[in-house]
Amino acid sequence: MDSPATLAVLDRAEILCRARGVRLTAQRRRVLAILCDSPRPLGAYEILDTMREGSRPLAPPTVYRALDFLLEQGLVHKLVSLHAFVGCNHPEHPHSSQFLICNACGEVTEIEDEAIDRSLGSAASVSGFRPQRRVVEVIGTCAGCSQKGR
Amino acid sequence: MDSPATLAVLDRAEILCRARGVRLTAQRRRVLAILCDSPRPLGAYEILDTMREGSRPLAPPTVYRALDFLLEQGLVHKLVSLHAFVGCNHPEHPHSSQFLICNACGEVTEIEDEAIDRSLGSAASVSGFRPQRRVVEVIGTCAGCSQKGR
DNA sequence: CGCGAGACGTTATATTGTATCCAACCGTTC
DNA sequence: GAACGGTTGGATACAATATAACGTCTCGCG
Repeated sequence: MDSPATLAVLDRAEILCRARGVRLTAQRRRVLAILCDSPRPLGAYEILDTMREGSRPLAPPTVYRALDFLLEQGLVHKLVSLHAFVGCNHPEHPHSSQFLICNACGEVTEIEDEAIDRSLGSAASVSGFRPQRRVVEVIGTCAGCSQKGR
Repeated sequence: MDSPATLAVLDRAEILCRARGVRLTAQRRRVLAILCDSPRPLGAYEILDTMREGSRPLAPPTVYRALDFLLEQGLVHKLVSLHAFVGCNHPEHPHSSQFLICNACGEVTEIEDEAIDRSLGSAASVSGFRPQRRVVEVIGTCAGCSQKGR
């Protein structure tokens, strides 16, 4: 386990946390590694099952605490429409992401589209609304799956 | 209960369902009425509690089934980030809505912004992605609450 | 009326997420 | 190095959200 790509993410995460004065502990690192290794989003209990393999039993709060930390640090994202989590591609800068979720293959693509951000922002400001967090999840079929399905 | 506005929604829902050849049964009507009467989104179990008042006991599936129907017909929307439901303002035409959710007062505003729709659509089509359902929820503070908070 | 599909009641259970309390660890200070 | 204080983690229990499964009833239709 822990592909080269995952190791790279872990290294960057380590550096980020150090710079921010927070601790990327073993548990948190493990959760992040599991998420990065997975080709698709994982539920908290799937992460839990993975962590339990060959190790002693763990309880849900352990995973949720690690996830809370990683979410705060922007190292992972939560997909509310799936009740699942994914590692973040580019945690270096804070960002509000958008997700394309394929309901055929389960793949999730994180995009960061200026135009969406801008239109959301201006739609909100019309009503005097001050956005804090944005949830943008588009469910559909990815390019690959919509070709197959035809 | 059942304000004039709610009654109007119920009437329109009745007409819509009749036109579509589906049945707006008593349970479904009741759930829709409860949602329309509420100034803020309600969880399934809050709806359940309301329905139980002064009546015989009901079980969760009853509410979830009614909600599934109403969602299919576009008469209510689900706010995934709140695990809650709201009545729809304009069920006449199918639409993908966006929501502004105030985390101070709990109020939710449904907006229907062309620009957001367009930018989402074009961002998806760049990757060859075919959207089916869109989840757009902006959490923040509404105009009223951000004034008070200052 | 009698039939069939859809709707509903009921029980049980799955899934996701938290509260709480205490023990272990870690870095700091003396 | 020992005492201390804050963060982290373990463990138990539980809350909140949602669904499976199955039998019964009802409604609209022929």
